[in-house]
Amino acid sequence: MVSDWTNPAACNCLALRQAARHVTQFYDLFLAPSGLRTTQYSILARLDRKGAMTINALAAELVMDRTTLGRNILPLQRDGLVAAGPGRSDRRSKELRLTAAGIARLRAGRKGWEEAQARFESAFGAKRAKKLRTLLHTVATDERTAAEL
Amino acid sequence: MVSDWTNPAACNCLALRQAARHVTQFYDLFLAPSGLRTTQYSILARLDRKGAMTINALAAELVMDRTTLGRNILPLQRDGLVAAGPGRSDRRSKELRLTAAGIARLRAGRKGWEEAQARFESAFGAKRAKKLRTLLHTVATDERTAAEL
DNA sequence: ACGATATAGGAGTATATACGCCTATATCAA
DNA sequence: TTGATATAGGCGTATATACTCCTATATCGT
Repeated sequence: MVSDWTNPAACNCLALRQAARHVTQFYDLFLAPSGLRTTQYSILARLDRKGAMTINALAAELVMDRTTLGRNILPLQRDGLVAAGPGRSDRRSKELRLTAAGIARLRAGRKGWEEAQARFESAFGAKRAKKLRTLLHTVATDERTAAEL
Repeated sequence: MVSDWTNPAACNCLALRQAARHVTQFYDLFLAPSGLRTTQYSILARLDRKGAMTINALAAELVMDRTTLGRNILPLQRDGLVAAGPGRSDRRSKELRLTAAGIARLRAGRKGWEEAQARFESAFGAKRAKKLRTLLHTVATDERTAAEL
């Protein structure tokens, strides 16, 4: 299939982006009542689970560019959901942590996430969803697909 | 696994977005010499394959929001790669078409896309990639996961 | 013909993404 | 100590994404 470049369905990147757009809108729909986007929910959830951490560390965990995370936390800081303090041993770094309001907002968003997740798994199949997540996780963390190739 | 909400790896949406970010950066790396982003390449490629079409039709094909596509074509129009003319039978619509420069640019980007695609498939496995694309296509087009649920 | 409704697309706004460049701080070597 | 190098993060810029509201045109029922 050397000439497959004319077949749109053959592009792994396009397939990923289309699916990500579609599913993001779906999850955003159920998160909307809490006033959170999926990206924001994932940031709050990770901070809740792992505790305070620096921008670089959090960006790495979320497979997100450092500068992207830097922009993404701005609305969260503005709304008082996340606070930034100086790093303990490294004065260059900032430690991000959830505020009480952030914890409350996360709890508010959890209901929406759970419903979106349940509906997705119901429509797509829990088994297939698990297989998909496994493949996606491999893609997102496989160093061989990184720039060093 | 009712309390799986604390497990980041369990979120289908997060897994999709992380993988999309990672792979987009990878494809962008190889497309960069042509001056195209993956989104732009996919727009040009679809116009080349399907011929002139309206914003709404193209957006539906690309699983992209109508207004998003409207913004995305602006840099392409500015650079003279895509031209917009009036719709033939409907004066409300605009017909998008590739210009000669757009065709040339698409050809320039094709080499980068082919290399990115080949390296991805080599690292991830052609068989696994095909399975992944099948799952993603189902996700992106499954009406059951849309808002109407 | 005409009024109600539907559709095509633009504008305003906000967030998401990431590259390149910059400053500040840290670390390491001589 | 001190100069070279590495790392943490901000800023400018540009594209990507999508919601809401808006105007213009089309279509359909009467």
